[in-house]
Amino acid sequence: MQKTTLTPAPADLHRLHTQITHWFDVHGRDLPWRRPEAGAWGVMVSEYMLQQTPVVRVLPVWHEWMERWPTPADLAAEPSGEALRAWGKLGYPRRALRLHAAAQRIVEDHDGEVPGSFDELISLPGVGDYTAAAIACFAFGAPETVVDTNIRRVHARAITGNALPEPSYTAAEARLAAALMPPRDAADPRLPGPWGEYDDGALACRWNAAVMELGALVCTARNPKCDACPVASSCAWIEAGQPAPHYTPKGQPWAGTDRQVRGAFMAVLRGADAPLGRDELVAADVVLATDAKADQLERCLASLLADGLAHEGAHGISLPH
DNA sequence: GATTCGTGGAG
DNA sequence: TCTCCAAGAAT
Repeated sequence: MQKTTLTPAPADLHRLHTQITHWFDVHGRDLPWRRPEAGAWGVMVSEYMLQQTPVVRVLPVWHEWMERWPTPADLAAEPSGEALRAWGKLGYPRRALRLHAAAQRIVEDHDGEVPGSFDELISLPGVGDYTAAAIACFAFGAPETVVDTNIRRVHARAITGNALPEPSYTAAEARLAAALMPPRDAADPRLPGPWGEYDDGALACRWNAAVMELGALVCTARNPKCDACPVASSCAWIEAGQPAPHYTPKGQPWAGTDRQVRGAFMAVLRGADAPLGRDELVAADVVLATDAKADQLERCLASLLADGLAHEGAHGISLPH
């Protein structure tokens, strides 16, 4: 039994599209991976880096990667440890490992070209529903429904009337996002914008990017800038009196966690130009600063080796080859 | 479905 | 200072 999805009437939906996409044309950021010269590989690299990581932190690293590895084959030819080192402090270094593995798969299975279909993309390591839809849409113009945390928040407020989306992505949200997509045969197929003209097939991509950008710049999680919002006059959350979220977000503990200790180990390995003994590794300042006991240090080191984020050879531990 | 997985800036 | 959280994916 599927519940009916609450969606605006066609006229209201059209107004919503017009308001948000126009706002995007005026206020959207000129991010390098949105330029045509970025190519599918540039889009793909950006999507991996942007998973749970702010744009401002991704920008310099993305430029380094695109200069050093302009194609999937260029990255695939390097040891995975080079990808990890170049990943720097973006966080979640397994993303670098997965991107490296995906590049190798692209060389082996796709003749070195980033595949353009959702099904091919989602089969790559590190690509889930969001990333597959985003690459297919932003790099190839496929009319996929893209749903990220920004888009979920905009929908929760503007349409549903809640301060924040539920912690877990629901089927109702997916139906809503699909229902909000612009019609495939829109009457106004070519609209001028700062990045060129959008043809009919790119309407969906423009919509996806626009809603995402609205969530990132205006409809933010904390202190939303409703005064600058193009759809404030019809926002269900504002109409409801901007009620507070009805759940308390769970904190992300950090001090003393394995994540902190693993991160400290990885920072040492990134900076080392030769393998290190376990004693050297544990004695490093950043590791000592975690104040971790011997059992936790051992457990974290073992997990890094098991994850392929580190490699132990005859001369010690280093980034993988 | 709940957990785990880095990092650092903003308020 | 401390809490929140930022274009998620895999298990």
